[in-house]
Parts: sequence; structure tokens; C-alpha cells
Amino acid sequence: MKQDRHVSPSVINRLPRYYRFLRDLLGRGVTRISSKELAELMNVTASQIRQDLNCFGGFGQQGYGYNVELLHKEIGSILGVDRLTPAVLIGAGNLGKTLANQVNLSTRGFRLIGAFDKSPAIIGTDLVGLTVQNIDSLEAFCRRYNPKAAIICIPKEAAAAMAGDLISWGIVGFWNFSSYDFTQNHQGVTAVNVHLGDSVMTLSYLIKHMDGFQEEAETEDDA
Amino acid sequence: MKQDRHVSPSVINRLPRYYRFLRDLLGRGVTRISSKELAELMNVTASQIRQDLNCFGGFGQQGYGYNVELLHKEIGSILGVDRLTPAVLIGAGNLGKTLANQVNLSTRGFRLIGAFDKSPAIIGTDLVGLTVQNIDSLEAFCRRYNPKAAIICIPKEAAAAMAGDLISWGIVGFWNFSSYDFTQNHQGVTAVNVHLGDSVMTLSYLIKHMDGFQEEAETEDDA
DNA sequence: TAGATTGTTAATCGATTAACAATC
DNA sequence: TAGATTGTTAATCGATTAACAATC
Repeated sequence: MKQDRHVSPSVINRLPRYYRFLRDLLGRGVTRISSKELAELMNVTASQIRQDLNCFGGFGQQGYGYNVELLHKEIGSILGVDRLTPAVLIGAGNLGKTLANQVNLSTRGFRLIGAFDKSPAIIGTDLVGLTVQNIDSLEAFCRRYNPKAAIICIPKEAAAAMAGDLISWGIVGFWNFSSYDFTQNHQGVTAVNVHLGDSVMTLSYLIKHMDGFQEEAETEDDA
Repeated sequence: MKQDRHVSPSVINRLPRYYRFLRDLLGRGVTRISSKELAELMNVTASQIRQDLNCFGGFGQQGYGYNVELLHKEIGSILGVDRLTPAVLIGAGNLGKTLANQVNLSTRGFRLIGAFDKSPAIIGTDLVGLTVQNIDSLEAFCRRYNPKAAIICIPKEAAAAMAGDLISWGIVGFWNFSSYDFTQNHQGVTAVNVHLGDSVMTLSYLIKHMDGFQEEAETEDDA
């Protein structure tokens, strides 16, 4: 039990990987795992796993191993995952895929907890470690996991039609764009520049407890 | 003079940074630099610089230091920069900026050597280490540096109007898109998926010595 | 209790820094 | 030649792996 003390950057950098493997194990119903088993799975040494985890305190138990759920939760809280706004991706076509793969959502304050599409060709495929689900199961998903934002990558009209549902399900803000980038405004607030047709709109950053969704007009010309 | 031998990944990973600093020095007319000066500039130790550079052979000279131009060229050839297709970015607005920042062009076989825009607000700004230039200087730039591809992020009509010029200046292929992503086709060829309106087109990868530009139709629906 | 597996200390390996003789 | 600065060897530092006593 060392708790705080100085933790090396190498260890910190490995935590997200542990987190992902544990999430997968959890998803497959595994309740306990030894450093040896996890090591084989992740292709590292058991020694390293024990050393790494011990930087934060004794999560394991001699003769037993590690409790997958507990460990997942602990690493999540170390990573500050609980401070990120849980979001769903609606529409996992080319645009949604590009966005999920190219944009570091966690540095933007978001954590993707689910991805949805209506196309049978896309449902069931993998997207940054999540399995794309049928859009029909979105409502049930929302009731269970309470996402607080939706990133919408489907045609504009369909998105507009969906807005009422999303808000009533407790998703308090969403984006819909055909192209995007991020900037900081003069107050250091991160904003999304949304490309719609020939103009660029800046949607103010979506905040967790915002009720209803809010647009900050401010239209400029593209280059 | 060790030449080849095993070079550690840490060293390899630092090379692009050396390359960028040397390019900047070159741009500012600096012809020679000592490991000590470069170390201060880059915020590393002089020792590390000498160790790193010596993995590839003695580029320096005792009592003198390193020849900036030679070193820049050498590191470039180690990085295989000369195997990448030199490309210009035309239009450095929101979309161009996003593309240059988010997409690793070098892994796609491209190397950005210049960026151009017509907006006075954008000209002179920095874009991944390049200064955005006035679009009026594009022709002169092409004659001097011979880019072989152009990534075009300006309105469609303007791009179409430009095509003739680009081809006559020796730029043999170009892209114009409002949104993009990359995929591998069944033959392992990298392709660009171009989002134009509601459909997705796949433009075949632009090859260095391709003459004229070539479209591979293949239109699909977006999700 | 006996077996398993952790937490932790010691050994190894690699990467960074310091030092200095070689040499331009 | 004298001064500067490299190339390179030796010393240090940190991270990974091995080993094993502690303990569930």
C-alpha cells in the first residue's frame, strides 16, 4: 500500500490500456483475474502488472488475484473517467467513424459509452472498442446508462426529428454536423466549429447540466 | 562512425523533432550549430544530441559543430522524407486546418511542404510548422519546389476552376472534399473516402507519377 | 492446511547524462 | 598552436523483470 507517492509516466500511460482490457473482461462476464492471466492477454509481464497496480494501492488479494469489477472501477477513478460526460454516438457511418477515431474525445471532456446505427452493415462492427448497436435499442440503453450528450452523425433532418426523444431521455445536448473542428475561444472555452454548407457555426461546448440544447449563433465565412 | 547497428526506438522517435528544428534554423539562415546551442533550443542535453546523431554516423566536426543544411538533409533521408510525395495544402481555413492537424499525412505517403490561402486573416498564421502563404505566390512556389499533389480545402467551384492551373504546374492530382476519411481497399490500396453532399465517393490514392487526375467512381450511401 | 498469487525487494536491462580524450 | 566541440567511454538514473517471502 503505497498510495500516492510519485507514479512514473510510463505507468500512467499504461492505465488506459488496462482499463480497456478490464472493460472487455467485464463485458464477457469474467469476475476475477490473476496478474499472470492478464499478462498473457495483454502481452506484458505479470511482474509489470503487479508493479503498476501497486503504485496505487493493493487492489489484489494473495492466492486469489484481482476482482475485475473493482479494479476496473478503481482505474477508472484514477483516470478521472467519472469526471467525463458520458456520450453516445448516433450514426457510425463514415463521418461518425472518422470522428470517433480521429478526435480525442476524452481531452474534450467526453467519454463514448455507446455507438448506434440503423444500417445492418454497420451494426455489430467495432468502433474504438465498442460494438455498434442497433438504433432501436437506444432508448433502453439511455434508460440504463444515462448518457448526457449525443454526437449525431446522421442526416440533418433525421437528427432534428430525433431531438425531442433525446431530450426526453435525459440527453441534454447534441451535435449534428457534416464536418467539424475544435477551437478555444478568448475565454479558454472549447468550442466546436460546425461546417454546414458553406458557412461555419460555432456551437458552444455542451455542458453536463445544461438543460435543453443551446446554439450560439456567430456565423462566419469559410476560407 | 557506427552507421547502421541497432538504433533504439527512443532515438528514432526524436528524429522528426530534430528535423523540424533544423528546418526552422535553415529557414532563418543559420548555417552551423553546436550540440550545445541546439540543446538549449530544443530543451534537451547536448550529450543526448551527440549520442543520437552518432547512431547514424559522424555528421559533426570537432571544434565546429554541425552543418545545418547537411544534417537536415541526412535526417530527412533517414526518415525517408524523400520517399514521400510532396504536397501543398490549398485553403487553410477550418477544414484545411483540421485535416493538417488531425491526419497523419506522412503515414499516408504525403509530406506537406506548403500551405496557401487567400484570406488576409489566415495568411501568415502557423499550420503544423508551416507559415500559410498568399495563394498568389502558389505558382512561383510550385515552379521552385515541385509539389506533386495538392490537398484542396476550398469551395468546390473554386477548386474546379483551379484544376487546369495545378495540372499545368506539374501538380498531377488533387483532392477536394468537404469531409473525408481513409480506408484500405481489398488490394491494400489506401483510398480517400470523400463526402460530397449525402454520398461518399472513393478517390483512388494519388500516386506520384500519375499523369492527370483519376477518379474511381464507386458511389455508396452514407449511414 | 496446502496451493495460489500477491506485494515487494533485488537483479537486470536500457536510456540518459557526465566526462574527457581525440581532433578539427 | 589554442580553443572549441565532437565522438565515445564511463557513471547514473529509471524502468522492467525476476525472485520469493508474506498471506489469503
